[in-house]
Amino acid sequence: MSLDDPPPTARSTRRQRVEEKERAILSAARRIFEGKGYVSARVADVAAAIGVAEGTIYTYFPTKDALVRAMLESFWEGITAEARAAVDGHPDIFARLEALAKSHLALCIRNWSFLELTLRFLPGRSQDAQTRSLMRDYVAVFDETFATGQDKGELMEEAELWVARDQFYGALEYSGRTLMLRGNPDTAPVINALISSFRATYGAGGQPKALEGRLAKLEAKSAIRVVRPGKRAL
Amino acid sequence: MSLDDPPPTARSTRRQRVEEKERAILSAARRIFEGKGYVSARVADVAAAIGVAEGTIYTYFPTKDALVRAMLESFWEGITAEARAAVDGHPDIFARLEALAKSHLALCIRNWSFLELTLRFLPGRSQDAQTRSLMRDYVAVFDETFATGQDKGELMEEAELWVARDQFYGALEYSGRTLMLRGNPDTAPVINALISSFRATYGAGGQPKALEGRLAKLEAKSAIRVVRPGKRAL
Amino acid sequence: MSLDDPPPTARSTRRQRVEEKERAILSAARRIFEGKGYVSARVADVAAAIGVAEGTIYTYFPTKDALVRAMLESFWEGITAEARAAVDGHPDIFARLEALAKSHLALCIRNWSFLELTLRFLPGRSQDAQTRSLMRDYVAVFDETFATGQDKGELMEEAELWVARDQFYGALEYSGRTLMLRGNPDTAPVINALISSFRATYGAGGQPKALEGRLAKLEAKSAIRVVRPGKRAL
Amino acid sequence: MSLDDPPPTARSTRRQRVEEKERAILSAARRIFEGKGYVSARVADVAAAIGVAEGTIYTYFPTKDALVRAMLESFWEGITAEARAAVDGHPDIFARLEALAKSHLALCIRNWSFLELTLRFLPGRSQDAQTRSLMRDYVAVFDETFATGQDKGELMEEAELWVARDQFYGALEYSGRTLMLRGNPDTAPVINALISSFRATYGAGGQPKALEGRLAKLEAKSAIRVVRPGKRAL
DNA sequence: GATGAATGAGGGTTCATTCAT
DNA sequence: AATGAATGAACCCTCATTCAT
Repeated sequence: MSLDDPPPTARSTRRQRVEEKERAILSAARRIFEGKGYVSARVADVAAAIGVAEGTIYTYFPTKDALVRAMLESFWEGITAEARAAVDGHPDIFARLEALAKSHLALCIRNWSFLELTLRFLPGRSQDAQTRSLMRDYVAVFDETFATGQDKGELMEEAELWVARDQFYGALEYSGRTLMLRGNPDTAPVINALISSFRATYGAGGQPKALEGRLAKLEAKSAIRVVRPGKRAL
Repeated sequence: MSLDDPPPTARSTRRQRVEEKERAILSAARRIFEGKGYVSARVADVAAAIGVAEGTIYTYFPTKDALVRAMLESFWEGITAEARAAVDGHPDIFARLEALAKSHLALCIRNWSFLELTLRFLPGRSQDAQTRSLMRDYVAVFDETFATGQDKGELMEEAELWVARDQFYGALEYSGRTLMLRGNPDTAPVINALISSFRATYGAGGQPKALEGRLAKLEAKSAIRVVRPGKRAL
Repeated sequence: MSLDDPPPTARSTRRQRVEEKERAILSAARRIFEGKGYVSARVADVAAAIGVAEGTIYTYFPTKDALVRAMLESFWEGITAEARAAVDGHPDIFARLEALAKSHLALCIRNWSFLELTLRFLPGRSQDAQTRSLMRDYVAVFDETFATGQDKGELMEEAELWVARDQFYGALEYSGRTLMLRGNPDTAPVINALISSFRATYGAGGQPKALEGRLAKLEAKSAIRVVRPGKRAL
Repeated sequence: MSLDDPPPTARSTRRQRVEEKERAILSAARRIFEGKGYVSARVADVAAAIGVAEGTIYTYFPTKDALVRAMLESFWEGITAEARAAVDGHPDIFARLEALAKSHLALCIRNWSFLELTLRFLPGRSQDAQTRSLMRDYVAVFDETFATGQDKGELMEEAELWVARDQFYGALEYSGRTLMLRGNPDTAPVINALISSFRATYGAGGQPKALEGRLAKLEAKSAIRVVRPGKRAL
């Protein structure tokens, strides 16, 4: 952006320091904001957490809002890459979906408060578009997975993709919330149920015996018990 | 100092006016809070919206927080009743689930910002329990529907209820969000996909031909087109 | 004050009821204000304490301020009468002073928070004059006692009354505060010390020559005049 | 990030300015609070008095309450030191008491409204302990003076210290109030009367037999114990 | 670049007082 | 005379942001 580039070494050193501090701020901010939420977390808290003055934060991010946005951006970009890596290298669509589901539930469990932060931060703001597009990019991984499956003839051609994707993603997200609130780290029942459901519903070429066979295996694997939740189920 | 039953008319007049004003406040509050979110909405806004003094609000609700809680409570109680009414009188489980799904999606579309408000209001508060229990009561309708289906032998006995319920509820909620954001009021594809999926997955007594027959009907009915969403799908 | 007097019986009944309620308010107010202080005590508290509406208080007292003033007035008038009764009928000055001291300390112990209330209420108000004059009336009992003693030749003629009175009253008040804070109800040591001190210092003809010599020097030095304070003495 | 000792000048400059401003706030607060009392005085008044923004006050003191406490603390610590200095270097107990009396009356006259502020601020607060302990420290100077006199044999051994101290301190305080209200700056009569009184009452070996006889009677009656209060005496 | 003191607009809440019923 | 809902001015405190050093 500037024509006269400074000596590369000095420059990269400086740039490195700057980037390192930026990461430090971002990381501190994440801890603080997760814990308290956007409104309650103060810029001063973030500064204190890494031992710099309040004003220093403003050297790196013009506003509190921008700081949160940067956090969210790096987060969603990170998990998008993660999700993309998760689906890679799996032979068929259901293996890919299973990998995606695993990745997402693990994510929910590890980053629940961060996901919540995004949802809370979003509303009531005019520039939601930016943040929302981050989420869209993430969800796009799901779309692409479905689309690829359809292209390869692994999924029914008749299905409307967005309906299937919403069903899949929504089920995962809410299940993740429930697992989180219960403190239950066992994601297998959720994943198995979901995959088997999608296989039965959207799998190309009929469900009959193949499905039953697979179901039997799954049932053996995850030892599904008949559990009837009471009112405390959530 | 007063008899047990003072003149009913006079008394009920005053009481009526009080209750009416309480409703007016609640309703104005809902409008304001939906629009701006909890933090940005000022108590003064609510007061101004119905042309009373700021202090008047505090005659009815001790704090801003209590006002929001009262709103949420009446809202969730209302929709819980609605959902319960929706499932009533349907012959089989899938009809009941369909009714529930319809009811919920309609609800999402009508009250999206209110649902969001609940989610946003929840986190970071100690007394979430109260609000969360409202949501639990609502979700319990879903639980009960599944449980009834299982009791009647309409659903597989092996299924874990909470997994199925989360899958169902989560899919609905997210689909509702998507419909809302798209401004798309056509809930049929979502509902059909979901019900057919649950029939295939959790329906007692196998899926084979019956499922295919049902799918054929659905396809005819909702004229599923093959749509491949691009990045802008959300 | 009005020319056409209503029927005496009805009138006195009504007046009685009014006076009774006034007393009830005053008494409730005293409890409330003692406990919380002028600022923290709310008019609504007083009303609630006797089960009337807030507005009712204003039928009897035009302002919160007036209510407190009325309380203080009745209190100080009461204790002034009490003090006057205490000194009555005692043969000599020191017996009277002792009775006064006893009365005052008992008063401090019984009504400490009320005395505090007066002190706290006083400052920063323009119409202190009224309240202050109530205290003056009370202190005047002390003045009169000293003056009588001097008139009767029981006290040194050379003493300046207000100096002695302040010494006596101040010692009592502070001792009362100390007793109160300690929760110590034994007033005897304080009273004995004080009376013996005054006997030694102001008793006519009692002091040895050494003391008289010193006093003479002091008198020369500070040119003590014999001043008898009237009601305006404070 | 910083060496242990940064350039003293630069650092002390900033620190000096901060301390200076703290003093400025304290001093302005004193003026404002004296004039209006704790409740009527607004934080904004204090800020305006020294031409800073309201928020600036909160950089130095976390709450209005803390501001007043800091004021009171510095005040009482100051006068305690003053009183201690006043009694120093006087040969005998009565000279020391006279010095103390002079110091205290001068103080009352100079700082009357401040003393009142303390009294008014005290009640109805849970953390009175802190403020009260400041007053105790001041009164302790009186205690120590009496105790020293007793140790040196200048005061009667039989006297209970706290009784004498209360008598002395209370007399002074109330006399100070009177002088203040009258606008009378002549403290000599008060001091002379008080010292002569204490000499006559508590001076060791000075009293004639008559007085001793009376004292003996009193002692028998109230069983005076020799109690030497420590710092916790109040 | 870093600092941290200063800013000041803004909002929730209180409560004495009024007045229509 | 009693009621109690309504009023609205007042005030403490927060905290993102600025800027002189």
